[in-house]
Amino acid sequence: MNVQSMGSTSLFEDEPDGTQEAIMQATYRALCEHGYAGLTIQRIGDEFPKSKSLLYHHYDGKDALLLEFLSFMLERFEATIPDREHDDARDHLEAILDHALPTDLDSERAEFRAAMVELRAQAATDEAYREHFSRNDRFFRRRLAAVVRRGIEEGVFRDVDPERAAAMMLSAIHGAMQEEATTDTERTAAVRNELRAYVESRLVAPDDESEAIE
Amino acid sequence: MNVQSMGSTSLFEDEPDGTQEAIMQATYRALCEHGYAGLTIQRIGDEFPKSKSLLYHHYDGKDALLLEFLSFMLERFEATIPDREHDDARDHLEAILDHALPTDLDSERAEFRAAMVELRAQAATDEAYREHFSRNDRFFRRRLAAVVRRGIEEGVFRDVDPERAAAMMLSAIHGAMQEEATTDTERTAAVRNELRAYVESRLVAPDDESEAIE
DNA sequence: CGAAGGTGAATGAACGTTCAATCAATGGGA
DNA sequence: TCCCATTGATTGAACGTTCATTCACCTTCG
Repeated sequence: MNVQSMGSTSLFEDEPDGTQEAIMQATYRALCEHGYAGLTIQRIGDEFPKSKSLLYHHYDGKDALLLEFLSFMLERFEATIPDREHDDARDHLEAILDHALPTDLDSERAEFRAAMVELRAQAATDEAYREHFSRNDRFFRRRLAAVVRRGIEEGVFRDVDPERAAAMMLSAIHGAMQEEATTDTERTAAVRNELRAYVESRLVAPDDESEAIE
Repeated sequence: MNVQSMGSTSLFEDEPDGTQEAIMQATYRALCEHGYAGLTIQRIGDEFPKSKSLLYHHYDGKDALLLEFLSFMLERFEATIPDREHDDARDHLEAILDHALPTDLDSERAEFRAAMVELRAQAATDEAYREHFSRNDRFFRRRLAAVVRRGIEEGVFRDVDPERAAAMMLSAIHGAMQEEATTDTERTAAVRNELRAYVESRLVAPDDESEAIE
């Protein structure tokens, strides 16, 4: 799903200060190594300098811990979406797309992305997870729509429905990430390119005159 | 993911003849009711007229059973993709998109679709699952690409890269299904509409003259 | 002293799997 | 035709493992 590419090399500093953050980091590592399916308290404990029972001192249980971890990651993702530093709405949009769907991932990040796909799948049956992902999607979709709307106002984009264009792009991003995580073939680059072409042909207004669609 | 909308009311006849098929049906039901996360041999046994130990007589174990179920469903999906009955490549494409992303699902099918998203997520760590989904995606993507190619040859579509257009559409479909399964908001219809607009503005050739892109 | 941080061992439930034992159908030989 | 051996279907009751969680106990520091 959404979260990736936020820190520099790793998502965490090598020396986490608080115990809280050390637990988040341990969870992150365990998730990368074993995936959600293989994620146990034991495994998180293994990545954690202190003992595994200490986890229960800080969190009510596995569910609560994972929920906190999810919150932590989603907030981090939302906080790092490119914002405002671009003159042109089109550049801004491209930057956001690159942020959400980076094409060159080191293996750690690829593993984490796969783990996030697994994590998101839990939302199918877990109400709390669903709320988090709903909120995160809404947030990101609105950001996309805002940029499209700005592009329209500035005359660089056609007069499309910003909400719908945003929905389409977000779905393509989610789909590409899911495919990347669950199939052998590399799909991200292809989708990223076609997404670029989509922006080009559906969003970008012709040089001469902006022509309304729909 | 991909599988849905194949039978008439339910995916199975009410009276399955063989034990094999009865087990597939029981698995289907258990999956709809409890999701992949809550799927146990016990639960499958509960939906099955015979005893739970009988499952081990027919399959080597849970993994083997689920793998067989996955095969069964994916084949079923592939066999029901609309084919050839349309004169126009554009109609054909729309029919395929409707088949893969139906906008009106009864609750049973919606549950099953959610379960398939969970199932697919397992492919992130399970090699055998990954192979199945890789194959299924490739099959469906080629079908899409073939229709696009046909449209180009017939002059109804622009001269785009068929593979890339297919990749984009497939990702959007996967993303929409994933979002539908993992968030509260209804997203399928919006994506389906924007997918239609994508076909319109990126694929369909202008009336007068077909103009090359890219 | 007392509270917070921290530990290792123990507990108990859930779950996949095994197994010895029946039952049903089949078929061949006397 | 009758008998019985064979085989596959079927069952209920265990078994063993994995895993989250708890608990009694220790340490440190204000």
